[in-house]
Amino acid sequence: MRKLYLDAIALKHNDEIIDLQTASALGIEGEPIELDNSPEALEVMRHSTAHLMAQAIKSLYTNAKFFVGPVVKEGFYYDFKVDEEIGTADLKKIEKQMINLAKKKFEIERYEISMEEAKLKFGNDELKLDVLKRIPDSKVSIYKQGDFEDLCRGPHLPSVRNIRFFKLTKIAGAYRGGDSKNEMLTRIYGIAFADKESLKAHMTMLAEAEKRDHRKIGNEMKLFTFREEVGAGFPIWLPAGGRLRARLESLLFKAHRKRGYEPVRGPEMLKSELWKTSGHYQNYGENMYFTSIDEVEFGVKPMNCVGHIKVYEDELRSYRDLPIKYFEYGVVHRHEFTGALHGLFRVREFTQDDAHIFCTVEQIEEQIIEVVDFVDKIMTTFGFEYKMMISTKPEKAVGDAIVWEKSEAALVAAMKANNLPYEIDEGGGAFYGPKIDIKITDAIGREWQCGTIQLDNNLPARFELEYNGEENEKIQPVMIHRAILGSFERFIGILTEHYAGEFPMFIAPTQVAIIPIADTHKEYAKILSDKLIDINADSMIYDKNDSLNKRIRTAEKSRVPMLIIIGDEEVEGRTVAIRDRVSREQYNLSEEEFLTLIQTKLNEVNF
RNA sequence: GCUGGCAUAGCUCAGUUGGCUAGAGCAGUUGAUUUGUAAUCAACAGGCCCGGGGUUCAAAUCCUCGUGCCAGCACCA
Repeated sequence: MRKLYLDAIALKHNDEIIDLQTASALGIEGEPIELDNSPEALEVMRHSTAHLMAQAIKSLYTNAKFFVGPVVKEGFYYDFKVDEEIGTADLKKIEKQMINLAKKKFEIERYEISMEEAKLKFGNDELKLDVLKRIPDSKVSIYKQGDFEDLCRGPHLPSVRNIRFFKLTKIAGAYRGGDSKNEMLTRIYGIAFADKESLKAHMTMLAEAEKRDHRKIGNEMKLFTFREEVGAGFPIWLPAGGRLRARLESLLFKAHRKRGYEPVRGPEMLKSELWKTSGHYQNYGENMYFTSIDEVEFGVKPMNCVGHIKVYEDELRSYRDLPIKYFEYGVVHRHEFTGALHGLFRVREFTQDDAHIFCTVEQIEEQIIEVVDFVDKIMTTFGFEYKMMISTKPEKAVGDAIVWEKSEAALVAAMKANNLPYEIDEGGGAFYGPKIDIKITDAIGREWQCGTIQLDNNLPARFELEYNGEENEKIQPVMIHRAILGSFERFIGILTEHYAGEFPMFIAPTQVAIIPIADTHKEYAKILSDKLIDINADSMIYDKNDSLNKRIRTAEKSRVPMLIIIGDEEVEGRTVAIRDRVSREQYNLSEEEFLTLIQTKLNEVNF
């Protein structure tokens, strides 16, 4: 006797989602999956919604040909090709058609055909033939709803009637098969839920996310700007952004000094010969900026390693000197594709918090652990979650295989020996060595690669670096490249979204907004402002000829963490009336208590 | 780089099928007001309508080539 699954839309069998069509064909039983917002139900539903979209597109554009339409983290999409041009305006039309089709309550049927039959069936559909090429099986399944059918692995809903709460969100181009050598198809993204409320909540969440976009907040808070006449990807730091950045830089400077790093600085551009030695010329040249003067070609640095190598080479080194750690807020230039540029997240000129550790093979592990600990201190301070990923040898790489293997093994060993969780990203390494990437999750749940720890045996070999060992023999040091923020630009962009511009006191562009009630209180405001500078706190005096209420409003909207208001009482008693934006409290403190409070808040952060 | 879209005042945006002197709010300046916890009132100023080139009696509006921006792809700190 076969079980009846009344409310089920699919089954869970051995941790696999099996749709009812497949289950009944193969006689599989399992746990019922009901139509709700569980990950399993959403996967099935979104997949079927993608098919419904394809059906709608096919009915509107009869020449449409379809590639693949998977379920992804943010919903689903379908890649396809039509003769007509489709734009954002057409999404509504397609949505409407989807609703019409869903009302027809087509059953979704499944049948199997052999690979040969499939190739015949889709003989004049080059996209389907491409899909078929990627399938190793001898049999494929077809899903059919009404007069629309599609090659698909499933799983699907029993009927299109269950698709009600969905939205098409984006339209864009995508390379066929994710390969930029292929032609570009049209891709439409969408989202679907089991109920109206969830869909609404999702759309609200997206709108909220948009509000904390660092480009929007950066503009509002006057942190940075870009100008057409300056060039794409070249950020301009405005005073408020400059102050924020300076705070970050100075906190980080101290943290490096405590860990034994020496500040150094290499030139902005170096002779191309050096980039040939390092391998950047051959491997990275298309992304570099070059200039020729007096018939000598120079390359603007895309990385700081070569400069630091030259610092290392300045003296003969002994094993007693190691590890040697150099750091630099290194300004680098990389010619990114125009389409890759994105606010502060992807720019063409940026400053890395870069460092290079020259050490012995034996020191690798402890050095990596120290860096990981450094990373942890910083990320925890900002309240970021992060994960580590070991990236191995990429296609384009220098150095021989054995060196690569050894380096990769060293990274894995360091992680294992210290019980640190990690994932592997095959082929994601830098061209000169494998790396551990630190990926942090931002406020909207997007992952960003910031910090990176790269093990490098190649550059020391190419530059013939050495140190004297105990027996006075020449030994090649290992070089560890590392950045923790990655770049100030990207990191500040992420911080902005993370805090939605409500920066905590220790990093905020302005610590205190001072609001004198009347002109007679301006003098005291200035005295307080100066005292704040003495304890390394920045303030802004809101003394414009506006009403008190207006100035409080303006100060509140500027996202300064603390407002103080001073009038006759305060001037007379040498106190301040505090309005704390973070705790949303109002209270009074003596001038001394107030300054101590600010100082404490600034000093409590130490990487 | 690729596909699609967009570009009007410092910012956010109006501007009809091509047609009079291109508008508003905020911000700015000036004046009045001197305020006790989220918008006082008034006046003024502010524009090569992204830049070349073209079509037209006439272009912010149409075409074209750039530049920049947005979404996604591909690439990446």
